[in-house]
Amino acid sequence: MNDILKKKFPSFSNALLIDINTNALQQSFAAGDVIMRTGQYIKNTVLVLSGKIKIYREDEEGSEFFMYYLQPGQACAISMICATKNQKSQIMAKVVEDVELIMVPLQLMDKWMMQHRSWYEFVIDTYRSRFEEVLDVIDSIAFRAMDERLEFYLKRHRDACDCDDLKLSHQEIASELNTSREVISRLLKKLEQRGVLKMHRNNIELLK
Amino acid sequence: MNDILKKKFPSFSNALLIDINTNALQQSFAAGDVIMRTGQYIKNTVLVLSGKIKIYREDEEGSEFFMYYLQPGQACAISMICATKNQKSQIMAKVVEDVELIMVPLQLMDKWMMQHRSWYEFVIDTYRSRFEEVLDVIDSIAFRAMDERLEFYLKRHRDACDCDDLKLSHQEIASELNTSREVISRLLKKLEQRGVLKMHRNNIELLK
DNA sequence: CTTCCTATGTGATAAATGTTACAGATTGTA
DNA sequence: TACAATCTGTAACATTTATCACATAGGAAG
Repeated sequence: MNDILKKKFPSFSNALLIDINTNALQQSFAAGDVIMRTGQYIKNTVLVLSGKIKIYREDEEGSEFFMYYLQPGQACAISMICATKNQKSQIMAKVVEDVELIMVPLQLMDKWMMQHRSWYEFVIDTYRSRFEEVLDVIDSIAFRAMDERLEFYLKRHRDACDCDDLKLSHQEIASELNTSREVISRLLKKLEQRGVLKMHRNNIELLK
Repeated sequence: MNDILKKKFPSFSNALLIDINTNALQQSFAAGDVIMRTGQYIKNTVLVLSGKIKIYREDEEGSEFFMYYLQPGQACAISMICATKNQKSQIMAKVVEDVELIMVPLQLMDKWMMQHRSWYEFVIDTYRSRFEEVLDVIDSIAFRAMDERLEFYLKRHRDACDCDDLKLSHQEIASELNTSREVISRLLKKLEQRGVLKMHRNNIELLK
């Protein structure tokens, strides 16, 4: 696993890479799997080698609010934070494209902070960028109406898949924005009229 | 400043306390002061000795969305995160009760992570608790209507002042929840009818 | 007391969003 | 082909929230 790891996490020092190779486990999950649930205890910090994961916030009735993507070269900030305190997870993680993960036991996560400068910087940078991303999410729901939130949502998905064709149904979008399908259908039509996108079945083509 | 510092940050080791005393500056601000603005560069990590600070997220039109309180014994997670990367601030901090702060230069913030176990644990714990708090804020706006959001808001203010009399005007609440005064007045009346609170001028008395 | 300022109350109305109900279109599969 | 399942479109209506207009009340200051 060393070569992929080195490629996806280029900032890691050789000593750190060796430590990961000898101590951490690699694990695979298929699209659709839920690899972390709200309320579950977190025992590992998760590094993503390949594939894609979506991170959600859940409410009591089971609604799922989309927060952000987890991609190759990234780590789950929440798992890092919770791991150090042996806390329950506050989020739900769903695999959207088959993933290969590195699972780092929580004691090592902590120990390496002192031993490996590159690990420390990676962890801090992960915290920082996720915190910022979450603040942007707050912006969108606190200050924006649903039409702008939808555009923000679509743009983030384009960034994540790095393509202009989003394989999303209206119902899926509605659930992840915690609204209803009809609202999304109406707003998408308006965006189509404005020339922002073109609708197809199970597929939204972004034009701008 | 050693005694207050020790009392408010009991987890800090003696070596760390000495380092803070010899390297960090103490600074005071009066109620009403804005000590950090969106877009400003952060040069220090802030530890609160006394007083109270409110942290807001701002939008382009100048609306201020309340996120959380900063209290004695706490540190600004955002300043820590941004400081390590010399980033611009994404938040606005307003003093609501005269404060005394310890300003820790960013290089030290970083250096101490490796040198002082108690500093490291404090920083990680600050990240964790703020991240959780921000996730709760997301819950409230993503899943809840304004009436529940208002109750959540009032409870957090009670927790922060540790008393049942909240010195808040309807306009103030409306701004911090990014809605209009009329909406808040109406919802407060409903809460009063339900026996949750009692309204006075510039003062809301929580009963439950 | 009068005047002024701020805080609050409230009705009317508009706009955004949520809900219900149903129809048609597309796809997969027996 | 026939059928079931899913996706999308849309009308009608309810609810929530935003906006406007104006009234009333309390406190501060002259």
